[in-house]
Amino acid sequence: MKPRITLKKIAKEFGVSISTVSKALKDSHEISEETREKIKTFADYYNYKPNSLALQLRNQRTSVIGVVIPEIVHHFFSTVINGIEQYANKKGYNVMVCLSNESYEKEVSNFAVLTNGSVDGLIVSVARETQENQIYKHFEALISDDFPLVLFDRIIDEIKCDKVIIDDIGGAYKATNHLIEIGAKRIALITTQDYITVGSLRKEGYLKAIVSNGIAIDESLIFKIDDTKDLYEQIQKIINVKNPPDAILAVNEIYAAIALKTAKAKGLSVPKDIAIIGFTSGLISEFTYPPLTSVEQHGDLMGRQAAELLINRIESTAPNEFQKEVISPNLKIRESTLSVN
Amino acid sequence: MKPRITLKKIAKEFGVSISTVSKALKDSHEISEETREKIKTFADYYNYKPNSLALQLRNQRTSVIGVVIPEIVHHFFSTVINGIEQYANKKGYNVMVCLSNESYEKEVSNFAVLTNGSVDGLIVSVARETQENQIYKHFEALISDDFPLVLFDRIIDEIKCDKVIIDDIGGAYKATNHLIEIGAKRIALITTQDYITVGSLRKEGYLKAIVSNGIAIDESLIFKIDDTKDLYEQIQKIINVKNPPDAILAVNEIYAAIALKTAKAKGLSVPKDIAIIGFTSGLISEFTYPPLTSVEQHGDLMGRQAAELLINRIESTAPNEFQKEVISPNLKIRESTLSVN
DNA sequence: TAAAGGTACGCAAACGTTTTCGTGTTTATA
DNA sequence: TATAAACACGAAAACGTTTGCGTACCTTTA
Repeated sequence: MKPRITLKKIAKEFGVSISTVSKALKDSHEISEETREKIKTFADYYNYKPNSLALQLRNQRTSVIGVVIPEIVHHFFSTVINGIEQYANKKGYNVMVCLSNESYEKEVSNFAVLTNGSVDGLIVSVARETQENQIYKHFEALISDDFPLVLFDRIIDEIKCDKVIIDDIGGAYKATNHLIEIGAKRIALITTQDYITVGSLRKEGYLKAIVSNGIAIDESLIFKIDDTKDLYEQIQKIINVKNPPDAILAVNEIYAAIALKTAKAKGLSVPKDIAIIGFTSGLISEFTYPPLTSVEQHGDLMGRQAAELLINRIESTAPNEFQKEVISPNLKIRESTLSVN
Repeated sequence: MKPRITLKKIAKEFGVSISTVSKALKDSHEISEETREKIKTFADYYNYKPNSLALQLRNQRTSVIGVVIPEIVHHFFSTVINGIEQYANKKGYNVMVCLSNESYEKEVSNFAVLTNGSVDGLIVSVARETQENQIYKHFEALISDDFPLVLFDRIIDEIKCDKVIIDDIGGAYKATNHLIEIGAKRIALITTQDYITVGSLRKEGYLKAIVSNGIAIDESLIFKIDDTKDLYEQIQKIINVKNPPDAILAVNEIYAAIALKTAKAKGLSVPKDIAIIGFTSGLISEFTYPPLTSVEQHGDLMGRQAAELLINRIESTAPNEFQKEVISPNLKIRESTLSVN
């Protein structure tokens, strides 16, 4: 790469000092019209742009937001990034994306890299392994340094910082209620392992709806998927039984789509024999047959709000109280839950 | 945020010079065992980490790769980012993602921000508007500065730099051939506007297969979708006619899925009445009914290779020749093209 | 004509690091 | 006991920028 042009080089060109050049380029009245003009045309010609590293070092701010997420090949997370990017950009910030790949270690090393001055703040959704181990030292270190931090979706209650979540309980409640309304009696829940916070919250909403409708809780209808093993195999075991459930609430789109596929393969009619709803922010639900009713998560909005909280915190001097934004999901009703009756 | 601990502060604490502290922390033999130890334990206790901005400024390298893509909420692009991130990370680089949102202006401003010293190189897939306008000044500026640049997928022939593409012609050729083999006679092509390079290349592959099988080219079977308008409406016009095609090759997954949905809504049986293939790197194809045969694009690999080319260029001193990596797509055959006969 | 003011610029510090090249003190050697 | 070597550290430059302050020169004013 060709060496970039600097103030120093311009200064040498005209035999003036660096500060003269700097001031000339900023139209300072301290510099004579004549000097100003010749420096500016020269700088323009050589396409001078201030080195942003130098500026960042001097100003002690980078205008960069770090984002650490479990994975990016996932519609929900990419919509969140989209939301973050839109808002951040509008506010003059850039976005640096790092992936933890659900690994604790990688999350820690991402934190280490990003918090060494490269970014002004961090937006994070916690890795699965971290939630499993419940080791939050790297978060605590940030907090004790008052490092601007926003958690979203997969959050940690003990960590005191700004947060953005969807109302998982409410979403699952709505979805389950909808299933009950259309006549479902034996509603299965396909969820994640308990340590995934969103999974257990959705289970809570599911249970709440079951109970408030006077239905007996049937633990044998609650299935906890292990994401590291074969999904099809695990879900087939739920449906390929003598007395399968007549409705399914899945905590994500993939589980729901696999359940749908499995049910059809077994000859069940959806929604007549079995109604299905998935949590999602995806495209899959629209194109399955029948299309899947889903709980919309509004990832874009979540990203926007996370970025807004973070930038407010970065730019505010007075220490505000930590906020927790809760986004209400809504049911997008499609054919997989058309009335069973 | 609390002020971070610096070499200067440690130096003041022990009444030594900054250079002594720096050397002590790097285990220099120049510093006595005793001094070294006390400085190291102190630094450790206060969790000292070198400020990376200062390092970047001094070393004249950031170890950051900039990525500018049209959009992120798109399975193909997120797999590419994933590939870039994996490789870059392994090589000690971080990734800064910027979105052009298909806008020329935003692409230009992204370039401006990123090339002011914040990144060591750029990986880019060109915005639609840029391809439409054919204004490439911002690319030419990079090239004339020998700024490390890799283009992928949507590339520009005139710009001399490293490139990674898939063999769009070959992929479309394979797919079309497959459709012919299973007995299709009237194969429609659903593609993009001509200025999208990948669209026109895929059209080329489609035509090549048609011709080499001795079939007459029927221009009325080639449909160019306008992405800014309603997709369903445009695709319905292709299928809801008296004599619809008996096969469809769509240049992306969404077009294919919509075509499938439309065909079924019309009462056509897939693949018996109409076979469908989509280009893709998505999840949709797996969950449609029937699942869609697709041309796999290997976004991950593409990202990896782009990152590899870029990092090689960043780190090599001698000016190597520009390379063009071509990835061969393969057909993932699913039920939407089971033999028609 | 001396004081006051204005003009147009340079100096130097600051941001935080690394690294080369001194330099003063101690220890070992002849 | 003088000399050389070894030891332990500091000064300063460099990366590129901004900015408060100092200053030399010129012009105005009483």
